[in-house]
Amino acid sequence: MPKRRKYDEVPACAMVATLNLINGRWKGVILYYLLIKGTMRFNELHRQLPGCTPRLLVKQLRELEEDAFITRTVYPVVPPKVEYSLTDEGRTIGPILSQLNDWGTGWLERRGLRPKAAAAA
Amino acid sequence: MPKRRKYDEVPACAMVATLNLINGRWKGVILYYLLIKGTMRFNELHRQLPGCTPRLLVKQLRELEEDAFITRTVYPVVPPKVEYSLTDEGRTIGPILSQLNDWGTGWLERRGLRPKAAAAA
DNA sequence: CAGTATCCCGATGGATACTG
DNA sequence: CAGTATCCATCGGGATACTG
Repeated sequence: MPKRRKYDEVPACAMVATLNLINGRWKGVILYYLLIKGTMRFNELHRQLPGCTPRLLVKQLRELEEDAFITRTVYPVVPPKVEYSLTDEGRTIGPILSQLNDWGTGWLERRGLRPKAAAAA
Repeated sequence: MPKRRKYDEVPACAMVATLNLINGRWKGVILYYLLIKGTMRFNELHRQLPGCTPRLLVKQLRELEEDAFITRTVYPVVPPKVEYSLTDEGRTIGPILSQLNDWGTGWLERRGLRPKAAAAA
């Protein structure tokens, strides 16, 4: 497993390591979609993420794959078909995402802000 | 409240917003220490974070303060004395940090890795 | 369809030194 | 003690265009 992200080499603690794993502009949302939809193709996922360029989407997916959160299945057909889905490992992080979302919702409210699009419930 | 960090303006969802709040090389650990020690002075905190420069520590503390996680109390004495402690708001995130840490510990074990320094329990 | 290839920018954070 | 001041390297990520 290569060193790819900033503080992977020497995680100060498991908590920091975990934060590093799900950092990334779209990772949380990607995991969320795979969690509720089960399996999605590349462009299907892409359509859910307005503003995300293919380049970045690929990158985030590859990182999630390296970290064993998701699997990438390539079907040898024309046109290409690639499916992404959560691993069992990936599913274990579901509760954390929910908790982050719940806490954040409360925080935004307490600060008089409002979540723009409720991508995760 | 000024726009300071990358995705504050339009959080895709509360979950992403929350992640952005506790992103930062040392924020998780800072919160953890304040959580268990209650109140700490600048250098006292600094000593717990080998590798963290004063410059960066100040920055992270200021951000945490802006986000209402901590308070900064300056005592008008010589030599200077400044204390940092969690707000009630800050304390509400404690359970999340624990959960991130617990999950991360399991993840590191399952991947055959080992947390370097167990900064958070 | 599922990506690559380039180019580019701003934010984050490290190193080092200095100060009221 | 609790910071500032500078300078600098890196990285995440955006824009745009192209392809097997």
